[in-house]
Amino acid sequence: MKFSKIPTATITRLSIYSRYLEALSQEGVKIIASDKLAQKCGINPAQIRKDLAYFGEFGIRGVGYFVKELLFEIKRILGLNKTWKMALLGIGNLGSALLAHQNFIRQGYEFVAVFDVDPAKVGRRVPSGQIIHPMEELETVVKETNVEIGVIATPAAKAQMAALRLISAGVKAILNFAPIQLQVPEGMAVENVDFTVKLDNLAYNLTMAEG
Amino acid sequence: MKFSKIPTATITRLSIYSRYLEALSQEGVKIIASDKLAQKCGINPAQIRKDLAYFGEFGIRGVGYFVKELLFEIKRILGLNKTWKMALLGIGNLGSALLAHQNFIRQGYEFVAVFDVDPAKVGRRVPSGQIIHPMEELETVVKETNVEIGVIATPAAKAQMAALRLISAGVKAILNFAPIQLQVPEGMAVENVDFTVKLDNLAYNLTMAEG
DNA sequence: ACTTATTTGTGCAAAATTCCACAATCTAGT
DNA sequence: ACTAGATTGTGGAATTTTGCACAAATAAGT
Repeated sequence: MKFSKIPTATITRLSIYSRYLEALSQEGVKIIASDKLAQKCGINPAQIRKDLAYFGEFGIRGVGYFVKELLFEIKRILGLNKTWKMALLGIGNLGSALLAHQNFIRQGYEFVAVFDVDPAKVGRRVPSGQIIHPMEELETVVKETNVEIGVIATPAAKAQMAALRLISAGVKAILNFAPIQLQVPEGMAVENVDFTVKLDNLAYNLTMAEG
Repeated sequence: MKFSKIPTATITRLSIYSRYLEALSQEGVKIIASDKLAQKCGINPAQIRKDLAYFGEFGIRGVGYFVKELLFEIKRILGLNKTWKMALLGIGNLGSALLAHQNFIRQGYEFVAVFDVDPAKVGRRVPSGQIIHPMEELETVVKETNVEIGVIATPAAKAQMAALRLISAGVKAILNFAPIQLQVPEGMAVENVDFTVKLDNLAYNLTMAEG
């Protein structure tokens, strides 16, 4: 298949496939067919094959896909064949939860630096070992530690400022947990994790269902 | 405009609009044009107008939209003119963070019951006041307190079981924080909050950008 | 070797979504 | 009343995304 712009939805699905393949791999499953994988992921099987077709031919007709091989390829495609260095901004409840989750995060991501504005927190060590830096040090520390992804877990009111600092420090990707649309220059990759929006979707669905 | 199936994306955007309208309302802004709102939300202005057109005519040509009025209408559309009762399953780091966030959640959502499997946690009171129930009591408590939305903040391995319990208790909507695709019967509304998938998207973007 | 049972990869049509462009409508100024 | 300037609401084109349906390819049994 020729080069074409790859849908974001495809990348999102690849990530979901990789999750299942990882599970299958650990269960010792050697081979999986698109139908089976599709069923597990709640996705159309043709969709899976088409998603993969953007990047090459990874299956064997009449057989299916070798789980480990496909997992390896998808990880390579997603760029997970390296460890991404992240900075965490905002060590509140959510930030702490993310740090605690760190061990559970699938291989490939690591918080190398953490920041907060609160002088009471600055200088303390979080349970996972990192020392909390003041925001003022962001640019220096980010550059020193080669942070590639910034994670914003500040209150909404501080999020835009946090984003600006990350940007001026040269970070090109931001994972934003604050319930606000960040204003960023062209070329920045921003992903929002926004459960209030998801809740609103549920509320709408329930409202419609009941009339 | 006639009745037609409303895109999920439209509902998601309505939620985002409502967030800005709330901010504008608090700033005392009376009137907003779709162009301005679009710019703030990073969305095409025609898209906003079309989204709204699914539900009626809320603006005044040559003028724009009355902020408070439009906010009210969107909230009504989304079903936020009531308080939704939620149950939280899993009082770990993430669950605790969600409870702590509770005061910050936009009006309309409330955790009326919380659950955990850990006997050491059961019976204790969380900072926001709720007593942690054992999972066994889920069905009873959910029915007693009229829970409408279940929030799963358990480890991935326990999430499917948690979902099943919620379903059998009659809950029709689930907000799932576990990194797993829940298998649920037709008619259930499930929304996933999945930051590992978002991270993978960022990793892919960065990988592509650098070649 | 041939046949049957699978399952992938993909051309193409269908469906969904986005967005342009403009008529319709409103305000304000003269 | 009329004109100028602004902004909504929307038909429809353009684009994107999905998924059917089938040829191509593989394995296994006879």
